[in-house]
Amino acid sequence: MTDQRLGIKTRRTTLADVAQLTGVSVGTVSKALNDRDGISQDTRDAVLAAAEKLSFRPNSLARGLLSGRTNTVGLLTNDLEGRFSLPMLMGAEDAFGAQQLSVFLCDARGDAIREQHYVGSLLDRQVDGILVVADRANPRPPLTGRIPVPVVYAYGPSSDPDDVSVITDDVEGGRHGAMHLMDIGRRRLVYIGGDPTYLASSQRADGALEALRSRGLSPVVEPAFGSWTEAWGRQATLMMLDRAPDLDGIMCGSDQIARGALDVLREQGRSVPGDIAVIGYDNWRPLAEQSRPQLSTVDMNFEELGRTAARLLFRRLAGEHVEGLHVVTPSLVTRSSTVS
Amino acid sequence: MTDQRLGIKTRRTTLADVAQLTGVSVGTVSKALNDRDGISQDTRDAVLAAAEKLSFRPNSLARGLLSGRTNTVGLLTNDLEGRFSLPMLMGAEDAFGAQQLSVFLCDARGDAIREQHYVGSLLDRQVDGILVVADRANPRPPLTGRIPVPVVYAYGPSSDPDDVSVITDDVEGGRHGAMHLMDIGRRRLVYIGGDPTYLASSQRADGALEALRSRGLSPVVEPAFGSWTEAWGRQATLMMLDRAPDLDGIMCGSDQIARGALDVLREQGRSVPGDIAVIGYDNWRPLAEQSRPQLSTVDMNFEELGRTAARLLFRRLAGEHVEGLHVVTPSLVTRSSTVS
DNA sequence: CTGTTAGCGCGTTCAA
DNA sequence: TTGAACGCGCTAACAG
Repeated sequence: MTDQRLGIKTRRTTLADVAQLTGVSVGTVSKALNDRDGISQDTRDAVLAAAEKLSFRPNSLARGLLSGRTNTVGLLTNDLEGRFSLPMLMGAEDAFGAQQLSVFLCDARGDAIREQHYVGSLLDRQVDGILVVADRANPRPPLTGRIPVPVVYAYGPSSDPDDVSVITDDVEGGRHGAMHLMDIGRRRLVYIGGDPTYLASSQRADGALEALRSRGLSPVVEPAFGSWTEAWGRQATLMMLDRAPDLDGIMCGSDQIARGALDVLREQGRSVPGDIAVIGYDNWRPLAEQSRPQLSTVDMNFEELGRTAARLLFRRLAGEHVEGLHVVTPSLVTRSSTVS
Repeated sequence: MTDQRLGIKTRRTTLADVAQLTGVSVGTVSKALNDRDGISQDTRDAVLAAAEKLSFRPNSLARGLLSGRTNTVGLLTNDLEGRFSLPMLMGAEDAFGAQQLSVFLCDARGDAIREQHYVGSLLDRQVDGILVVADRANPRPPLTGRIPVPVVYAYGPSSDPDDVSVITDDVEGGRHGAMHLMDIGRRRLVYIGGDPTYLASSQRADGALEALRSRGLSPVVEPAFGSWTEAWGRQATLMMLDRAPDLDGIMCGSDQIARGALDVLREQGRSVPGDIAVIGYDNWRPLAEQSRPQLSTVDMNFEELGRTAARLLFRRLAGEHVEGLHVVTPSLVTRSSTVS
């Protein structure tokens, strides 16, 4: 495609072209190509040959106009900076892919007006359904207005419990991490959380504390919350070391925080995991795999989350009624910051 | 939208509905809504009121079928892990947004078969154009087959020079970084590059060396290439320090490499930027802003790249002929790893 | 000024 | 087994 002759508007080949070449009617061609019966083998072959020769491809606009189904969904995200929507898109594509579904991606950038605008635009384009991906686990207000297609919320659930949402279980994730540390024999644990305005922050901590309690333990220093940054991880780790010099395990609300912790520990001459084991949250590869030592962490399984959301959307598209809330369980990824 | 009554198929409101409510014909409604003339003010008002009341929105499938224009483009990427396509999408959305354009996002995952499949699917959906985003700056083979719409390649150019491509100037970026280090008085410089199979690797190094030469300098140690990882950055930095203990500046092929360098320098007791200044490449915020000290680096301006690609696509859509190769110049972001 | 008609490309009736 | 006709929702071309 080296030439740029655009004005020429090389008309796409249509059913009529195939019909003409084959010498039959468009209706017959349609039947032949769609494997409907009531067609002789001979004409079917002739049609297929002609279609092949003209490299005919059906116009899905026309098809959608007629059938009311476009095999198209909208993915409305608020997190294009981030690491949530993309694995989710991959998962959704996996689930959709087999069904020949395409995805409109719109980034609302956290702006409700923009979001509303995109919803309108998606509906104008007759999408069959909408996937809404949040940038945080906090519940969010549902899309407003009359939405004549099914909607599935992912990561951040709709605040309306009747809406269909897929979320991660942050409590379970926190529990997982704590259990792991206790399983490898750690008893003097602390928790460094992220931004306290994030629901994920408190829930992960809650899960961790609950796990400790279940084994008769409690953290040796009160959990601390700050921000999702390495700087906070460093600062909080220093503080924890100061208040509990004999601690033997640090649970972190994110991999960035854990990375800060690891750096401080190394600089303080504490061996990891020998003296102190560290666990993160996110399994954000560039960080978790590049830290020293490599970071054990909790993976929210975003692709699975995306696949689940896509499957739920399918079921709704098929007219099935589905429950409001669906949970994807995180899993533990062990690397050398907890086990050697 | 709390209910899930799907079977009911609440039919979307159409021109005919508005026409009926207003008591005029569909043609009249169409004219009124599209601001065509030949309509009395009274009927126009009545139509607008009715449309508003029924919250009518035109079906863009029907419109596209008729006009041949769908106001839709495909974004074919090979880098959804990464940090290239997303800022690019933002830029493209910015440029498109004003024109009410929507984007189909497809992730080919580096697989030519999958890519071909997606191209077909995009064309079936009658996209007006296609944006191809690579995961590396190396030239790539053009899309194959008859593509009846304009294509613009971004980041990684098409190997066919007549195709329209937007690229970053890695040579200039490398030069920028080197110039900056020399401007702050550094003379004993080394270069640590990334994966040598990436064109970006050699080009950034070339630019840096060229800048040195232009001031009568050459690196105090031969440039070294490895991978785009912190581990390589650490390893290479140790090696450089060993071979040239008195070096006073390190240029890195990526922020990850630079991050590794910073960590080693701190551990070796070298002050940054006091003893040694460090500059990265990418301006990957989570890394560059969280390192100690914060990292000066080269920003490829991906959003600008996306905007440029989108604008070029527009011009092609408008039938304009555009040159094959377009270059976006990177810019320097200074933080405290080079200036205090 | 407004209504009617034709057709965009396709799938699905019905007759033949 | 095939063809002709209709309609999906819309805009453009005419007629009135």
